[in-house]
Amino acid sequence: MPPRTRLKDIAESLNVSIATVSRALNNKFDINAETRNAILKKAEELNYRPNALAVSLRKNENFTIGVILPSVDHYFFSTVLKGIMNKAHQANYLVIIGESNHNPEREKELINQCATHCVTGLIISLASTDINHENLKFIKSNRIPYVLVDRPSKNEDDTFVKYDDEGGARLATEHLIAQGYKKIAMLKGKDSCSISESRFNGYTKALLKRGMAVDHDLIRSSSAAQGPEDGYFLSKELLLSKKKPDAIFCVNDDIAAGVYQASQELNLNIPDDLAVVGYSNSIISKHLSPTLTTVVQPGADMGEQAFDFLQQILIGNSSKLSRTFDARLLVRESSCKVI
Amino acid sequence: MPPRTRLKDIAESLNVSIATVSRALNNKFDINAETRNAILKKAEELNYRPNALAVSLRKNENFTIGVILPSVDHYFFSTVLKGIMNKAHQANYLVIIGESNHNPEREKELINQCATHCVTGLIISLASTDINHENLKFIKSNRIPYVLVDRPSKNEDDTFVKYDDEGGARLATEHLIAQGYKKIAMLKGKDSCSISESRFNGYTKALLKRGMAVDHDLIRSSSAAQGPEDGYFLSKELLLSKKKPDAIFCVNDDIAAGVYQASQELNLNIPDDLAVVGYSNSIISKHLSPTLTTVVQPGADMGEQAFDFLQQILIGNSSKLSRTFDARLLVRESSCKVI
DNA sequence: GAGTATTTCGGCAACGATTACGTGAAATTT
DNA sequence: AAATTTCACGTAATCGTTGCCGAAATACTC
Repeated sequence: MPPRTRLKDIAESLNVSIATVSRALNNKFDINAETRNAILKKAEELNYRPNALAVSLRKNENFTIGVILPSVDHYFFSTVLKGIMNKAHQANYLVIIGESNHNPEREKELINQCATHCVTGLIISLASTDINHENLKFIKSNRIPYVLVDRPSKNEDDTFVKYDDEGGARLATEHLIAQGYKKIAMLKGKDSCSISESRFNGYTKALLKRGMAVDHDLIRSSSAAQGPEDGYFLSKELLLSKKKPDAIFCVNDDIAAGVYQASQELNLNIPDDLAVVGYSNSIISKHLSPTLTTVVQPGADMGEQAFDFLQQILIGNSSKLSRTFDARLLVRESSCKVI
Repeated sequence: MPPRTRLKDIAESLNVSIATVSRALNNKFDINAETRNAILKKAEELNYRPNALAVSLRKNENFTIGVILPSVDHYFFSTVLKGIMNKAHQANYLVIIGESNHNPEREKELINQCATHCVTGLIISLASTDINHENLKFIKSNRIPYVLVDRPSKNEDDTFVKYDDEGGARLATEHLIAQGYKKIAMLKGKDSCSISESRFNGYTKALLKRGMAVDHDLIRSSSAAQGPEDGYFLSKELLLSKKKPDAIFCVNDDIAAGVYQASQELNLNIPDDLAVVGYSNSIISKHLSPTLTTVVQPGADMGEQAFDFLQQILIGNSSKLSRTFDARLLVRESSCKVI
């Protein structure tokens, strides 16, 4: 089992210098056509592949980007990753992936590793628990070009790709109002989660715009898990309370799925007795019965945009780059009373 | 904006040699405690981080593994990835991720990139469309240590982590028989997909074992997408045919979701008129109504095992490593007639 | 106090590749 | 035929680290 072929091996076997081999393989000018062909042939024969580590070290450019996400088995993030990889592949970049699990310390380690391994850039969806954006400062202090996804900071100078969370919530709430629902509850995410807050803002703004009161008895916050169980318990509580709502807007589809369970147990018909609207258009939404009205988040598009921005930064475009993806509501069965 | 700190920078600022700095930072013996502390302090001050490219080049070991999967937004694979990353993090490995999209050429490019970037090992779920396992040969010819996940070759020498696909299908089918269903259909994946074939084998074996005939009119193959649409159309066809089945075993949960749709349109009650069993325990399965009986695939565990195997190989353990994860059936509402 | 051990550090050559520069021979010009 | 240009290639420095070897300087032994 011969070790990996190096330029030196090719050079020696053809009695030329290493420099000549390098020139031949890199299509430089001052090289004789014959020797060039001989070298190419030999390289093919020996299955030569340049050592990317050495090339990167020498040229001081590493065609690798780091991607740090809170979790990859969450559908939205997996589509973001897909979008990034799609573009990265076209541009011949390698993708290093890390999962922070919403843990700032873990996130910092990952940033550190990326820096150590000389990534050319970073696309990151910051852990929402890192309130003070310490890790964002850390990235900056390391001078790594970066693009923020989905969880932008308040800093105006950051390059980011986000989604109009507030707008989506507004659309959802307005839709419920238009459908004639009167007592619209909201199941928020865990407190202090900026995304949940944005969606909550959209919800309240829509209500106020239509002259409806914001009733805090109709608003509940979920646990950190933000899963179906939260939806189940919180909605059951709501539906058994005096102020029993006729519609529930959920901060995500998983929570909405929990609401389905509760309403089934309570023998409530969706959408006639209770309307439900989710958020994210995750796979489950179209499989729930009745199908779930939800806000569409184009994860893959956002990922592609993030990579495009990163490339812009890398080629020196220093203008302020940012894009907020428009909210779109996908109306399905769960929010339309059959008349 | 000063460039990245190097050993040289620290050395010059303290009037010592580069070698000394290196020794200090790497906890070597022959170094004075005072100078060592001074160097550590300076390194901290200058925010020094070793250049991983240079270290890897010099030491000829790159703490990086490549992971190549058909797609990352498929739930099962995303959990495999999660498992791999979990272990990789503990072992201080970086993870490079690539998505083949079931395309062998793309897959080959990714392997090539991984080889070029000197990954220490590869965990790969081969594209099922690569019938002759050309890419597996390619990996071997490049001498990259590898572990196969989920789609093992027929070669006995390969290290692999797989799932007892046949066993899972057998469990599912036997369960349906035990529940009293008589005409059990199967919706396979696309032809020539080895996983689908294994599951089909399990299905037929279970039937034969119980003395039931395998009726090829009750067996349909889906398109390459293997999505809900396939389930919808194929099951509708079946349910409207003369041999109308009273149970359908689906090669995956997405297809099962399509069956739900069809049965709803045809006013068939699940599980009383029709039992449905899926495969993979994807997120949708517990949100479908009624909840879907499905075969559990422990993706994260499989990912962790794959990484463990890779480490075994890397430390020189040359014994034949492989593990087949036992099948487990998660019985839910869709397959249990209410008596 | 001469010889030996030990401690602490610097010099240098790698790792595999790229590239500026120089050089000899051939080809071209004058 | 001398001068100049062009061509094709080799030499050597470089990227940031590590590790071998050896050299001072100090400490220890008899």
